[in-house]
Amino acid sequence: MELRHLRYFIAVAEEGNVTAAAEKRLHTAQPSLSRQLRDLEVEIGASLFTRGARGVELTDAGRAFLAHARVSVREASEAVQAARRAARPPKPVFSVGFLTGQGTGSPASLGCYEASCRR
Amino acid sequence: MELRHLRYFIAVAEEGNVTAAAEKRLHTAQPSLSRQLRDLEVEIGASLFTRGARGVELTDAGRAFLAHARVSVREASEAVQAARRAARPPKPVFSVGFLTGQGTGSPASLGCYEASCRR
DNA sequence: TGGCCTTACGTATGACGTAAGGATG
DNA sequence: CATCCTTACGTCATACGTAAGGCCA
Repeated sequence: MELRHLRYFIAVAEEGNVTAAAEKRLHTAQPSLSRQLRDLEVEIGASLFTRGARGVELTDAGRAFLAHARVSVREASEAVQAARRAARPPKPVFSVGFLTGQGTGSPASLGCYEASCRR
Repeated sequence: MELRHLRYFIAVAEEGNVTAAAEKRLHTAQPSLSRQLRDLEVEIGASLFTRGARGVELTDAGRAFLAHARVSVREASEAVQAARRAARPPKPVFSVGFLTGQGTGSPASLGCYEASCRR
């Protein structure tokens, strides 16, 4: 079982229709999607949908599966986001130095502004 | 990105060693595992490990990724368990009927014991 | 130089698209 | 009979194993 199966399953569960899910959401051929659903059900050992002439409907097992599948897919996506955030280089800082007190007779002194980069 | 990538990554992160993870936990060839890790890093766009002569070590991005990856894999597994539980047929009941009052002169009456099946 | 990771390459598993078939209202 | 799902099949992507190469103590 792979994330692809979960993504496919979720799309079909939400559309209630294999054909529509294939075309509108997954941009794949419908028979291929049907095949993946069947593979998933075989691996689990339970039917996730009841097939009718108007589309598909979730079984009890399908509803139970859906809740966890959504979390799994969301966490996988979160993992990527979190890794990308963590990999960002430390905030760059833009520094500007300047001299004050020029031409006043008193000794010049050094000033500095630092601007942190907004992410 | 598929669950396989997450499972591979977790095994390597926990072993701290690609070779050991391949042989002891994933039962696959080590170069193949290396390749999958690289693919994962490319897709994420960040390094997850620092490679050294003694093995691999997680980067900050790797640690951030690991936490979510574990949840994702666990939920996928939970989804299967939950679906299988929900698909179980309703508890079977074993019923025994019997007649009482036989041979007492009074009319017989029907009794019944039911035993539910322990799961 | 020995352990560990990577690159290179041939093989094969399986995911996909197209076409045809069956079921249901 | 129109809609939707399934089966069948050829093609192609890619995951895997084997072999060779590079890197660092």
